[in-house]
Amino acid sequence: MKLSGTKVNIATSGIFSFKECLRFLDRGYDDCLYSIEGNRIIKPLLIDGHKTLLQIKEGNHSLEVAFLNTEATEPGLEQAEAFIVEWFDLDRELQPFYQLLSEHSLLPFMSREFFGLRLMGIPDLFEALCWCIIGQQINLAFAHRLKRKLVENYGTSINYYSRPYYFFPEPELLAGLNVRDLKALQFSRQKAEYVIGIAKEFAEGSLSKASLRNRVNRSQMLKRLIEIRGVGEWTANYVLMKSLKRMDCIPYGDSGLNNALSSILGLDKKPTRTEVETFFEPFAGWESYLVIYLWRTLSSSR
DNA sequence: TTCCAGGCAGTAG
DNA sequence: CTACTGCATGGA
Repeated sequence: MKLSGTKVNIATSGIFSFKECLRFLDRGYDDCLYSIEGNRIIKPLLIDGHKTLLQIKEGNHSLEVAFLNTEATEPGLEQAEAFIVEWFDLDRELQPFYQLLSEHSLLPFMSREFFGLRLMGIPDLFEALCWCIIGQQINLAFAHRLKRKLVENYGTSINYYSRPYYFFPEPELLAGLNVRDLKALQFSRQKAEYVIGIAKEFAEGSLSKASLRNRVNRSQMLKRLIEIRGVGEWTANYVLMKSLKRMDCIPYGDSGLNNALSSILGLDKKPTRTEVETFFEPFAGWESYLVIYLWRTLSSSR
């Protein structure tokens, strides 16, 4: 890491494409928790409780990160770097995964067409869980609209050039809401109950990223997550993949995953669970990345 | 009109 | 154990 004023450069060695990552972030859903302006990303991030706006641009085999709205301290820059490394999964060496793609009968196209795509994470576990609840069983466009309403009503924000940038709401705040507050935002009664219940667990300290990470293996982590009302197998796997960056997760039942597999395998209906398991078998230890690359086949330009 | 979206819990048999 | 149902909304 190089420090210079309010900037930091993060090296991106190996299989990495800023364009592919940017393309994922800007795939047409109007996310309210970051903004894409040309070739740069603007991401609000709380650093030691301080509202910070990060600007991320592509550098020379690196990401150039700048603080837009505030003076950067050295610990602040280190926290910003840690967040971005996690967000873009920069510590991962993808060569073994690309080797598996190249050995597969149907998938070598992925390493060419999606070269450098990373598993873009959701480092905040509370945000990841809420996002899953919101996204369950509705189309993604509507899910993004619901998330925006939640964030704009209950999150804090910071203004920069007279435009607001939002932070995801704190669990302590959402824990105090009534179901009708969220129903007013077009949440279903169940989704409102689930989000408030999860917020309470975080607010009380009975659930945290650290406590989940302390579990000895994947099945213990899944077990803890599925105890939560509103969290099933799909959500638990999605969260382990996107927030804890586990590499061995398959969100069974995911409609996008089913559609991608049906298309690639030429099935006329959705694959059975056994068919999914069989397809993923050669990718042991890289299941999460295969999921990301299968989802990538669903978006327009190939 | 009906069906289905990046599911899940509750209930009945 | 499996099968079925309601949930909110909107686009196909």
